[in-house]
Amino acid sequence: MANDSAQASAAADLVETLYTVMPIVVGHVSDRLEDFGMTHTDYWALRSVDGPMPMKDLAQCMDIDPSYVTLLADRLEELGLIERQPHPTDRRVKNLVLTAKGKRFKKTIPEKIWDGPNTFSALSDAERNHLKVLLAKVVASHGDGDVAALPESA
Amino acid sequence: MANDSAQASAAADLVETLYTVMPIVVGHVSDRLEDFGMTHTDYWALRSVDGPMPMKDLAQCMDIDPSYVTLLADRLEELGLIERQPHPTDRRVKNLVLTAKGKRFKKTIPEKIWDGPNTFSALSDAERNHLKVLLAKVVASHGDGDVAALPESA
DNA sequence: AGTCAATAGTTGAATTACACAACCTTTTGT
DNA sequence: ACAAAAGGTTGTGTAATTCAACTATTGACT
Repeated sequence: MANDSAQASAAADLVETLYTVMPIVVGHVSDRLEDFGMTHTDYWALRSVDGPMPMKDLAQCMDIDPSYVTLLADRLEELGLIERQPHPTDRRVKNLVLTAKGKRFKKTIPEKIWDGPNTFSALSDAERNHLKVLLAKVVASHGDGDVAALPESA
Repeated sequence: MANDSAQASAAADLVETLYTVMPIVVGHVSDRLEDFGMTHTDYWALRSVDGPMPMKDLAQCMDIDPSYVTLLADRLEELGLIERQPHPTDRRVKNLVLTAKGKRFKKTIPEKIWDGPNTFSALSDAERNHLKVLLAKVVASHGDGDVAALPESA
């Protein structure tokens, strides 16, 4: 890391590219998800739900207001993908759990979104992975608790 | 096509990380820009303006509604960073141009945003650059018109 | 030249994605 | 037992953005 000015300029440069990529990706994802009547925020929420999870926890791990979790949960419940279950000991808490349909959906959706030629087709497997590793490094360095909140994938 | 399923899963995986990085970056940028009374969309617009540019073109290159360009231009003009100039031949058109202040701002802002420890400090210069190159590759492939729509002929 | 359709930009209404504050229920601490 | 805190919901507000309607200008065809 030579001089600050060059670093700042490189970061700005990088971010420009990032800002260009993002709408492309979000657009693609949104398009595909639209067929299932869900937004990419819904999907992001669904992604975070796995075992029984108090709504509060979802709010925390998505870093959104609890009231918005209510809305997301409503929508996902409407779609039959999750359920609100009473917490076994604390009657204030509602646990979000995947329904059978939800589990099936969650398992198949990545392929439905990313099957065939897509945004990342131009990258080789190695490049895709490298890209992910670099991004993950950024996330990790930012570090606080929200990284740990992400469930492990495969 | 080696195995689509693995590729899809890798893409999904990558996008998860991307979705995690983005709020961090946007948050950082927004924070810094707030001091100048502008949103990161304003900045993104400013970034696109250089020579005299019809508002229509800005709408097109930012892929947003023309009416929204009016608003963005209003804000940037309010800040004294750009100006609406009459088009030399077509009186319907208003050309957006940087003011002197705008030029200065545009030149110094990257450093103001990315100076000091930031989101990308964890990456080395080489890594930052590599990250950019990979992202640029994604952008380029998308820009090639309908690459995404073509079947994998190779 | 005269009319008519298309274009650039603006304005105002509608939409969407959220956050915030107020509220009810249940739990916890003393 | 009672005050305070926590989980969730509802209602309200705001910011970002699109859509539709309007004005001024231009280009196209006769």
